[in-house]
This record gives sequence, C-alpha cells and structure tokens, in this order.
Amino acid sequence: MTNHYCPSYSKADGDGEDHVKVGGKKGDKKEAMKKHKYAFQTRSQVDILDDGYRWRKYGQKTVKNSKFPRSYYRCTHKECNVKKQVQRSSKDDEIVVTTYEGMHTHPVEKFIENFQHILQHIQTYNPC
DNA sequence: CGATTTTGACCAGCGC
DNA sequence: GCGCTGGTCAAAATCG
Repeated sequence: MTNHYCPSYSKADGDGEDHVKVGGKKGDKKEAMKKHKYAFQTRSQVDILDDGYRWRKYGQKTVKNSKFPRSYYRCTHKECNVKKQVQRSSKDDEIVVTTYEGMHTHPVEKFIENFQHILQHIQTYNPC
C-alpha cells in the first residue's frame, strides 16, 4: 500500500524544521512537525500491525480515558521522520487505533503484504 | 555484534 | 506564579 493520503502534501524531508530540543543535551535532531495526521481504526487482537515498514518503539505512556498505554513508534530509516502511535480502545481491547504522522520518503521493503486485505476492514478517517 | 526494546526522567506549554 | 500533563530522549538490557 503506497502513500496516497493527502495530495496537498509537498515534502516531508527535514529541511527547515525547527523543534525545540528537550533534555538540554545534543540539539541536532530535526523533527518534522506537520499537521498531517491519519488515524486508522483497525479491529485486531494484536497492536503490531506491520504495514510494510519497520518501526522502532521510542516511548510508552498511559492515556487518560484508557486503561491501556499508548505506544509511540518511529520509522527506523535515516531520512524518514515518520511517526506512528498505536492506542487501544478503552472499552474494546480488540479495537486498535493507529495514528500515522508524516510521510515515508523511501521505498517499501515488504511490498508484498496482506495489509491490503486488512484495508478492506479498516475505516480510514481523512481530515484532509 | 547489531538492532531493538524497556523504564525513567526531563522539558515545554497550558490552565488556574 | 505554580502545578500538571503530554511528549521525547537517554541509557541499559535483551534477542537473533
């Protein structure tokens, strides 16, 4: 499944992004703070939905209104600043809400994935 | 050995 | 002005 989220998107490469650094340590990381967020509500027992990209978990926080923690994932690529967060429904532990932020700037490795099959049962919310 | 995961701690913004 | 929450990073530990 390639990317066809928002046609208004131009670039996602960190080239002018400035985000205040936290921690007071090395401030060399550039974060692409765009307003492109896409929420995918999927019905699955596992929150590990591999859409074809590789994700590295960088944090886990508990969310109010939910007794389940939210997992923060990030693309393991070098120039790819795509972020993804997975949260489970408080009422239905089978409902997993995956929120994607940013756009991938690299080819997909697992081009052959049954994600398309899952898309048939996914509700896509596009605020665009 | 490399890559990845986990927990804790820190800061900024906002509210009151 | 102070307190609180949310969000992110760091280091260490773990797995293949």
